[in-house]
Amino acid sequence: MDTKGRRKQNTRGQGDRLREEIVAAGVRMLDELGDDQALSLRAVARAVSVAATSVYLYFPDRDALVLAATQRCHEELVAVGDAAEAAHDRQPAAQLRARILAQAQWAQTHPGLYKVLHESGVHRRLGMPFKEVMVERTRSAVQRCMDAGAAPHDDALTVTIDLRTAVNGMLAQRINEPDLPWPPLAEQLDRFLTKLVGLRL
Amino acid sequence: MDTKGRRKQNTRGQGDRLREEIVAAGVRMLDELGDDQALSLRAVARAVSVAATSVYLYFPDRDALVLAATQRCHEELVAVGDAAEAAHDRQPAAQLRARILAQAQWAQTHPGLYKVLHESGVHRRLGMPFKEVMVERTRSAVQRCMDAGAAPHDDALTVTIDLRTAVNGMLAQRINEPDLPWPPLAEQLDRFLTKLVGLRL
DNA sequence: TGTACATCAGTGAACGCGCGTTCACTGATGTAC
DNA sequence: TGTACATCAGTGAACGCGCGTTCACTGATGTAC
Repeated sequence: MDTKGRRKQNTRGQGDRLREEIVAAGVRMLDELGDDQALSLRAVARAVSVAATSVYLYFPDRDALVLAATQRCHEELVAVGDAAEAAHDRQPAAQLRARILAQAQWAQTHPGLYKVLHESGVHRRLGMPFKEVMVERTRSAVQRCMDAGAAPHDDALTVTIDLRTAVNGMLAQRINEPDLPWPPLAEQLDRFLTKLVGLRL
Repeated sequence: MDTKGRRKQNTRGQGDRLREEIVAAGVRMLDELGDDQALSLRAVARAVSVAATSVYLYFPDRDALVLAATQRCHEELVAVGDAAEAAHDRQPAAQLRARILAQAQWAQTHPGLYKVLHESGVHRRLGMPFKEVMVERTRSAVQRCMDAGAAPHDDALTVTIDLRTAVNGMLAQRINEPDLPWPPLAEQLDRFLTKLVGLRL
């Protein structure tokens, strides 16, 4: 990977810069692997041209490293959704659609990270409480659509879960079974929004 | 696991019996692991109380063993769907619903196998051509619903893919994120059937 | 009926590998006096 | 201004482990003569 750097030690206060590089390399490699179990501490160390033991300067063990990388990329995913939503001020339907679409596109750009976030064993082993943020953001977007009359009134959480279910199913399967004759992503997504949420686009 | 047996060698023509035991143990362990990468040839050999090298009597390498186990459990899944469908002769809507429901229940009973079949790296590494059977069975069930007037006419393959997408999304997420407030499975499934297929139940 | 031999089912030791983690260390940089 | 010392960032060797795979083998069972 980036074999160039990592000769000179960071200067006195800058130790955390290595931590940053390690997390970034972790994220990059998780995207390639698509499976947290496959990420090895030694491989990450190699990627940033540092002794394996140096990783222990910032993480107590491999699990902590994996968790930090996972959390980092979850934050990024949330940010992508928020940014997309912000572009459609005061138009709840467009906001919901933009949020979902942006997340879907992020997932297609980072299939491995998507898999790690949604399918990998990290959940069972470490838990990922930060993921609740995602559900809540979507739920409130759905609620705003209902409040504004852009979608029929219903239990927003149930509808959100149905929507998330279908959308995540779509993304996961496009990644895992790319050979199926998939319809264009935006089309399929709009069908879910109209049929499951009742959204008027 | 089953530490008892495997003292006596199988008698002359019965060598393939060990092959059977190996595949069965492989399936059992894949269900526990939920990840084909985590299945080790040595662990399988241990589970059937046999030398690791004995596995090579029936499989050229680890990948072949994994593929055999995966194929075996896919066959089982198809059979479960077919059996459920057979119980509702000449009622296409009930047949489709029964097929999907049975598969969903199988997935809930064998979450690890579901993950291996749908999410694991086997696809990318080895391909799983036998999986097309599953799509085709569902597509034809959907088609029969349309032909019988139990669902509005539409492109059966597109509808099938939407349905599969939502159902698999539901199953995957119930397994991967069990802490969400999931509605009863049959209810959610019926919503998908009515909203996505237009099925009249 | 006896015996040599082929076949079959399975074994045990050994290989080289990458892994997570530990331990005692090194060498540069800032700080107290 | 000089020097002893603490701190910081990072290293290198070593550990024990489980892995996939190879190789030459063993011992029971059937078959040909």
